[in-house]
Amino acid sequence: MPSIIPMNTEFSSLAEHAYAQIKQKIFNFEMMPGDLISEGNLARLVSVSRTPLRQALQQLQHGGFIKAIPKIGWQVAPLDFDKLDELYDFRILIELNAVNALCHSNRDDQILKDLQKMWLCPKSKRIFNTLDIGKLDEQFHQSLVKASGNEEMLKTHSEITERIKIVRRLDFTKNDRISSTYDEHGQIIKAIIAGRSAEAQRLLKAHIEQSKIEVRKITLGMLQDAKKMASG
Amino acid sequence: MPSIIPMNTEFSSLAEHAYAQIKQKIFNFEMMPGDLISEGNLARLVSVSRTPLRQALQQLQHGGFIKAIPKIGWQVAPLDFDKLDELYDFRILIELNAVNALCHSNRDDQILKDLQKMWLCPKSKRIFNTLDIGKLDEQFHQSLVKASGNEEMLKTHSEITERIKIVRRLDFTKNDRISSTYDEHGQIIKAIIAGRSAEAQRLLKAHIEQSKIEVRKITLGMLQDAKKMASG
DNA sequence: AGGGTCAGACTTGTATACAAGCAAGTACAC
DNA sequence: GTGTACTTGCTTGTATACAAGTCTGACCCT
Repeated sequence: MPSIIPMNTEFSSLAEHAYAQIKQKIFNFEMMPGDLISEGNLARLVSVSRTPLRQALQQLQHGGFIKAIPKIGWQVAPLDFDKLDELYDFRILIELNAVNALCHSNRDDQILKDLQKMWLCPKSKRIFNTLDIGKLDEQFHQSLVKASGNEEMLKTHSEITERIKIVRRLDFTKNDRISSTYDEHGQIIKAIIAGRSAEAQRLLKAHIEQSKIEVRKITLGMLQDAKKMASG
Repeated sequence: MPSIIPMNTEFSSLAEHAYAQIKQKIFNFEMMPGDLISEGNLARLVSVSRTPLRQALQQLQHGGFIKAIPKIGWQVAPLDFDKLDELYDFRILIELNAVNALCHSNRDDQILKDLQKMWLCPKSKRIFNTLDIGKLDEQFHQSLVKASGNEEMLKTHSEITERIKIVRRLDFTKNDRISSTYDEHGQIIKAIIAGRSAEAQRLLKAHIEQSKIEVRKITLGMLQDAKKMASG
């Protein structure tokens, strides 16, 4: 049953289209962690046939968003806080390495200057929009890894970030978290530019650990609320 | 065209079967880096239809073994020494972290004892078979990461190892490399058990960097030779 | 002889038909 | 009432038909 509705031309293949659409549904909590779903239903839901759908499902599975249960069906990956801890630790490892590399290289990098302009701005220019700040925070951390120059690490780091994102968004709902994010990012950049590797690493680690702790506080109730917010 | 030859019952699905078979062909240099191949031909070659084949190809692509060239076909990933360097650096990062964690945890772990038994054995009991020593070396490094307890890091580390393997095998053809592998592994374990983290890390890093350097010496000619050896 | 155009033999992307297996619910026997 | 076997519908796994795009090479026109 091919879609009559013209599909989003942003995607070159139906598989990509399906991938994006399903991920969206997971992120919007239209599909809740633990939900079971069959290929047939999902194919109808995103208006593609099973062939490109399965391609998308495979990608999603490798990204850790869904799990295949052989001969049974597919399941939206359940929330697993221990796994999230592992992902956070992995992320810390990669970012600390990146910061260390940055501190010991020439620190005139354009990327550093951009970060400085962004995060060491006057308090009056700070952004307090929940969605925007989430993206900017991601960009900050990704930039550090990117500047370290190892594409493989960057790729893994991006995958980790993407996987953590589902719950992490719930962390930027309070203004004080946003303020402290600005403060902490600023301090980290200052330390990097000054070449103080140990200090930069200590600050960065504390910064990410904080996020890790916040995520632990997330409850199923918050997911329900987020679902309502997304759909309403 | 379903296969008449009974397939290897080790695999539960034709997709897995195809995956293993193609990887084998890449490892045996039956398919050389840079080779272009179409789905149709490959499907005939491994005796499955295009559906499970494409599933296998996707997996292989994510593992970095092949590349999709849109609307054109598939290509066996060309040898890219810069990429290999990156992979080695990533591997070093993960293993150093693991060693550090091990040194600061209780070091009565059974894994450590097994490693000790394996690598600190009398010289008379050492194994000099090229294939075996490659596997054992892999196990050594994997065990370290496994003992650190982070499954996500372990998964990534395994993927990296698998990707490096193609060229790394060519490194164990000389007996002196095998001897020094024994020596170096032994020293590393001693340092870990003694809790000397800095020393263990230094030794491990040097050990892996050595492998990295050796890989740089690999030439296309060696691949040709390896191909002959595998097929003959 | 040289250049342009068209045909055909490829390629991948997609939809779908069919087979095989599992699970749940029902009806029947005890 | 309880246990067991069967049926029915749904699931994934696989093969294949078809659509759409691309490259190549030959042939014709100039």
